[in-house]
Amino acid sequence: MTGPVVTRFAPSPTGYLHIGGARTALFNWLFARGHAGKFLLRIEDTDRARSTPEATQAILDGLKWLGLDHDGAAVSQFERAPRHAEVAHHLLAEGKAYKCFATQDEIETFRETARAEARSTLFQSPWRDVPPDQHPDAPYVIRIKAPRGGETVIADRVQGNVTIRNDQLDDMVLLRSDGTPVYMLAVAVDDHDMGVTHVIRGDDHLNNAARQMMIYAAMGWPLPVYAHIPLIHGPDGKKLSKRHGALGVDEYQRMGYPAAGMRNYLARLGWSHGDDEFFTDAQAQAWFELEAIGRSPARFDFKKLENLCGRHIAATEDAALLHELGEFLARTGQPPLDDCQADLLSKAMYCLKERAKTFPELIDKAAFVMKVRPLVPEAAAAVYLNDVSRGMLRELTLHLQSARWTRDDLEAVASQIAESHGMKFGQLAGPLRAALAGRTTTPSVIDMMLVIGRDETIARLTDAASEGT
RNA sequence: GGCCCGUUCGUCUAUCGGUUAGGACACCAGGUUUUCAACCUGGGAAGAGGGGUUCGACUCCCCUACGGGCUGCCA
Repeated sequence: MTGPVVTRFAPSPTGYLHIGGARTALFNWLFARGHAGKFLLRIEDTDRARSTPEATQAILDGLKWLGLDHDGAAVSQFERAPRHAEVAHHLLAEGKAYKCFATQDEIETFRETARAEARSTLFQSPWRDVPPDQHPDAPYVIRIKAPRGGETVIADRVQGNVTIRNDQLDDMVLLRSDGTPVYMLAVAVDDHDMGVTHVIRGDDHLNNAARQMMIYAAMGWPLPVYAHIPLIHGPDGKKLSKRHGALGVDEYQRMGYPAAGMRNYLARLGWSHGDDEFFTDAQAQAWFELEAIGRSPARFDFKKLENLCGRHIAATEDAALLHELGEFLARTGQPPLDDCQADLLSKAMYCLKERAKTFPELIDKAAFVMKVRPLVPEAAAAVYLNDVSRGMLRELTLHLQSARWTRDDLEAVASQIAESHGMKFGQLAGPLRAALAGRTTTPSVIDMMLVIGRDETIARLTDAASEGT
């Protein structure tokens, strides 16, 4: 293949962008970006009854969230209908296509008898070789003249050479009786006109490739490289449906998975680069190759997604994380962070991001900075607060007035007080945690003190120590 | 029905004729520890079944089973 690489993602706007489509887009994006090529977007909206602007927007939003930026404006396939018709008529004029006047009923009858006689049900039009002067004045479709013998070999980068006998190919319709193009024509023409060099798509299109190749051959166009990737299946191994993980990508965004983690997981699902599991976009782009894509369908595994997401959150810069968190809040209809909260959160981020797999988890761990006094301890935390521990907290408060506010000093002060009561630091951490956060699972107590500062720490300890007395 | 594709631990996968079949997630046990997360150590866990080819098959060929796709004037 010479010249720059051009890939495309071509979804139908008939619903949300599901996870399988997202992965197809990702593979196209990775391949294009890794080869300094272009990644185009085409909306296959020729089915006017099922296509909606909302679905188109959902697809655009989903791609944007995932960070799969496309080059140039999205192409509307519907708007290119005149060009598709032009190609059909060109083929007609060249004698490579013909007008077929068979009615739907005739075709149906043909298929029924063919099936009854255990013959091929592929329709064989009686109009293929009828000269134009014998054509009736009736509605017609334009059919391509499929090759009568031989075979078609799809040189697929993922599936290998797939051979299909040409008698499996019928004279498919190019232009409907209302003059609109069918999908197969539209795809071939658009891919050619857009200069697509690599067609990377779901393997549900593998057989279709042979049909589209007929059009390329009839037009004398050079073929693109094909790569048909296996679909994603549900946890039960069945085709993905709404029942399992076939959620729109917006759902994953709402569940709080970071886009980088999604990209990493999706890329790893069905594609591999040795033992590498956790990688950056730059690495994925550099490593990605069509031949390394697996040939069998993969199942979606939330556990592994979470694991990867956790590692990506931990590896993301604080500022970027805060920004993403803001988008997550907006997306889920939650109030945005005020300046004070954002400030505290960015101070706390270092001890938060290593313990969260998702944004909701991150927010949950951040409860200690988001809450305002007086804290109401949860039941599980309240049990740590008794007369003895309150006494220790009061004592600690005294020392904290003058302590240097550093990790080492705070640790020393807390340890010293615990020891003076014949306890270990760990035993003081419980009540301290209850006082500082009002709950039992939090970042390290020392980190919490460092983040909220001396005044707030002392105030919270005083609150807790005075309760119930 | 016809045609096409697929099948390695529970899951994602490595292996491209010779390995004690490796890694990751998950799980179990132990350790570290200030709760959670993380981390460290160890453990169980796989070539769908049957025939070939070969000195030797997860790997190549055939059959079967199972799963998926296409077979439209849907995309």
